[in-house]
Amino acid sequence: MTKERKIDMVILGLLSHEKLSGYDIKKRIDDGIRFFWKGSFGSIYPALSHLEKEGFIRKSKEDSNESGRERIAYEITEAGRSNLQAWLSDSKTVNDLKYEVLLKIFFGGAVENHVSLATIEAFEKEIEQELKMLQFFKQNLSKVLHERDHVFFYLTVSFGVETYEGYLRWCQEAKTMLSEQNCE
Amino acid sequence: MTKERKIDMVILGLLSHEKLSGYDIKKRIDDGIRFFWKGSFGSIYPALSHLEKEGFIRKSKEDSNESGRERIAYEITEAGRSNLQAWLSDSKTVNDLKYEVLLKIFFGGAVENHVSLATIEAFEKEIEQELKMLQFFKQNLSKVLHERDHVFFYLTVSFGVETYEGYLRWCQEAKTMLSEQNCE
DNA sequence: AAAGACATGTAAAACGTTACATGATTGC
DNA sequence: GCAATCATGTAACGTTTTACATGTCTTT
Repeated sequence: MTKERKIDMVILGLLSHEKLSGYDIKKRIDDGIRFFWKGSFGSIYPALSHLEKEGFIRKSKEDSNESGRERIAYEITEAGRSNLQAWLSDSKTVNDLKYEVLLKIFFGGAVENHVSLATIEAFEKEIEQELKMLQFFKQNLSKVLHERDHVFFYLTVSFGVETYEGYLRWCQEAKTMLSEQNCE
Repeated sequence: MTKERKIDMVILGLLSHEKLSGYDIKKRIDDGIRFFWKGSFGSIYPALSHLEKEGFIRKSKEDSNESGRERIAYEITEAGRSNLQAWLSDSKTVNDLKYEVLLKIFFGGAVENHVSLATIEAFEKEIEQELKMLQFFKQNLSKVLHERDHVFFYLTVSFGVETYEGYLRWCQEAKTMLSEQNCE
């Protein structure tokens, strides 16, 4: 269909549930999907402009300026929904992962082991924090799975929990191997 | 130190082990670290040029044109090694993950469940393939852990195995949830 | 003879982040 | 009154991918 910039699909996906402003979209991304996707204002606002030009979204009138505060909410059009569905119907996915932490471990031969151990420990701490939040979300969502939309949110959170727990197991293994090696 | 482009660090890291040409570097990336980092010729060759200008690498003379086939091998300099070590010594890591598959699941509410199921199954098949290879690598590497450098390679492969196994467990859960929901 | 691997490099395009610029409203 | 949050948007910058351009060598 279109050039299929991914941020476009994120916006279309979010708008398929509710009317949102650019600012709202940024928050939805940060709060809900930040562990597997990111987006900045610098990409969101231009995307909204051209999605509107292409007819996939439109400005919603209703919630206009009661207050003097500027706010432009968008809603998805039928064409936009078709576009979203076409993208969803292609089962091929590109998953682009950049783990700087693995890069640093991979090249750990160039430094002493305690340097790599510090890198692992910093990673571990970060993951422990995030995992707590994901587990909290997961527990809350597991109570409301009768609502169809919640199932999809639950599954992405569950993915996060599964991989983050794997990260932590790996951290244990890596710490053990690198500290044992020190003693030999 | 420098602007610290990540591809620079990848190149420096690879050259810290052995002399390599741009073409070799591309292969090392594709063969060894592709599941957590990528790099194209279009980024490698320009990076080699400026790394040389900055004095972090130099052209190695020895293996010059015995054959008519052009080949420029680079080796790391002391300055380059310091630069690499400085980067490794910063334990903060930026891990940038983009899972299009999760995006498609997250927005699955806009399509019928069989569409999302197909996406999961395609992902699962891909992961199963890659996991086999990772497990093969891991087994071979586990026999040569007495060599220090192998430990770091082993750990990155082990990370891959851990996360890929997690992906497959998640695929099972997701398939079950989405197909049960169909029957209600 | 052809295909595929080896080998280097450039140019255009796409994409995204960061920082900047601006201003209103809300809560303490 | 001040800080935080709400809110939109642009411009500069940097990075990376893709495609192109070119040519050699090895294996079948």
